[in-house]
Amino acid sequence: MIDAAGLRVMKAISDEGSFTGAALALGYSQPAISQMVRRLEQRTGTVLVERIGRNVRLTEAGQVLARHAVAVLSALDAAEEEVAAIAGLRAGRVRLMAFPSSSATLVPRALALVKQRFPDVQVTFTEAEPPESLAALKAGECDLAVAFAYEGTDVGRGEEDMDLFVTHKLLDDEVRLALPRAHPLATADMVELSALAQENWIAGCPRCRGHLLQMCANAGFSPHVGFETEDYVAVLGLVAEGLGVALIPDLILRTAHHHDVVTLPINPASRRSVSVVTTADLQRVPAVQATIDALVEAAKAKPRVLAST
Amino acid sequence: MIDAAGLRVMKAISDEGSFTGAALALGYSQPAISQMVRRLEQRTGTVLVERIGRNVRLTEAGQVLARHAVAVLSALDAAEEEVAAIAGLRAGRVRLMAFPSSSATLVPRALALVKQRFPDVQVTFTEAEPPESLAALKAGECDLAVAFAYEGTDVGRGEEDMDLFVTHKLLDDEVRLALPRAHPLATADMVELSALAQENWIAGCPRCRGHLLQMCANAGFSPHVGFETEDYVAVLGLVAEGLGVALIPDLILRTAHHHDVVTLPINPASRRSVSVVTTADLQRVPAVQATIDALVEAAKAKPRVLAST
DNA sequence: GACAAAGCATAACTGCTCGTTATCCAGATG
DNA sequence: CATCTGGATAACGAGCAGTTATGCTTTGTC
Repeated sequence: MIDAAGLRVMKAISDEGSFTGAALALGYSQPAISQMVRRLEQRTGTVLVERIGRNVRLTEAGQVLARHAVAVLSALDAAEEEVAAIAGLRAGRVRLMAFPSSSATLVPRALALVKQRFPDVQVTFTEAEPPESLAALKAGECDLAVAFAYEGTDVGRGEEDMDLFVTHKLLDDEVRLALPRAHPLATADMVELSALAQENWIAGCPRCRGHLLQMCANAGFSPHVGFETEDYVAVLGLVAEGLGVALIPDLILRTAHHHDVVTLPINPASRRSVSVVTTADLQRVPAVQATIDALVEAAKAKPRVLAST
Repeated sequence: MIDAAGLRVMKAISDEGSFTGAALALGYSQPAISQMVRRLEQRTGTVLVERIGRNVRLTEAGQVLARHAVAVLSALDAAEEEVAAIAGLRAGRVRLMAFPSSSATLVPRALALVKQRFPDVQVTFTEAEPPESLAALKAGECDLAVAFAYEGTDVGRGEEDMDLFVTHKLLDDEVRLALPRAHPLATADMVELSALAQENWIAGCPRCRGHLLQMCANAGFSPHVGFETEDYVAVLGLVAEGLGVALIPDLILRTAHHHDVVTLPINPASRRSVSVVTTADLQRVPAVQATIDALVEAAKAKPRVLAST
């Protein structure tokens, strides 16, 4: 019934004291104000201005509108400003989910980049393995998921949802073999996976375990899995004690070493691809895009420094 | 840039969780919501909703708008309600000016009528003689003026402004002659003005004085004016003491008597016309119209009860 | 007192915004 | 696989909100 434009006009008339003045102040023509007031008057069924001689004066009802205009317009401005702040990266919140081994260096570095460039953008961060993070993304519980997929498979589990999601590849993460330093193969340059058929294996997260089984099957054997843990530090510890061997993504080895563990390339080579995933809609949100950019840069800025030996 | 309708839509989407729900709640069609959101998005340059599968979810910016919508819309509603209250006579203030002798009975009775009918309409009241009250009306310092004009002249002083003002006649007020009870003519039924050429005269307010001089001139003499006072109670006192005779409007005699004063019709008869004056604009204000009605009724309800002896 | 200036109202016109209906497409559901 | 629900799109129509041009009244001035 009554709109913000009308209130703005009433306030301008109240401030300027004339239609012409209000028109000037608002950048309208004088007749525009004239008929605006008339419309308002017939909408509210009330006289809003007295035409007195050649100038005008607000009636009580008109003054009421002019008075309320301040409240309405300032609330409107506040809303507009807040949205503009989000659009202009002067505000905004990005909810990021990433799998544990990415949170060691890649994610912190990206977060630092965002914070440096847009101090007022808040990136919140939760650890989650790819299946959950993608589910959360789909459920709207996060805006960005850093996920990985072993070679051959896509990032979206299996092949579904690949049209729903938008992915940006961050880096390739080589999977290496972790051996106790005392192991006979520890001095080799590269190890054939098939040579490890008799070893005791230590498996990581469920998907990594699946990948291990897959690779071994391709190599013609079924591994003995003696331990399972999602904690790669624990894996290194187990390997160091000679309790088994393990496949460990290089990304983890960049931060977690163990003196008694040697890591080597394996054949056939295996890598996992690390990507950041979002939706087409969310990607158009400036803060989300900025975070993606930061992640891409953080991944590039860190050329693969091998952490073997 | 951003309007109340847009906020209303965003809030409805937030509340209902879907475009269709919002459309239903607001009485729009579903496509209306769809393109409304699109318009808002390209105006703000921001993504406001995520299209996720077959339903939607607000982005951070969208939630910001939905949140602010409450403030804006409630302020708007408050303004609308307040104007509606004025239009519906559930509020409003009328500034009335009336000349002193009308404030004795006519105005109080009218005010009581208004208060009885519309308890929330506030009528403020100031005493003022017609020239000032009309000036105040023109200057916007009052909404309603109760004024009088002696027979022959219009209410608006002279003839000017008669198109600016709107007048409603309230009553005719006969001007009577006040004599000391001991005066030789005190027992007559009616007195010829010309028979009073030698009397000492007591004049009232400036305009009344002017009228007295005019009448006497018409009757062929120039009165000796011994006293002037705007206080008619004082006039009666002076007359009672035999210090002179006076012309007194009947309206005053209804409330102010004096035991030693006799009032009689004079010839040629003289009356003044009492009217309520406002502007065309103000007359369309409900509270003003209601007060006019009350004044008219108060004047009618009081048939001329002569207060002579 | 006539004339110029200032200010509001009105008229006629235009463009675009905002709503409609009809239709299509995708995701959820049994 | 069929169906249903929900959103997007297209096409269209009405009405509103602006514009310019003009007239009228009031006011101030020579």
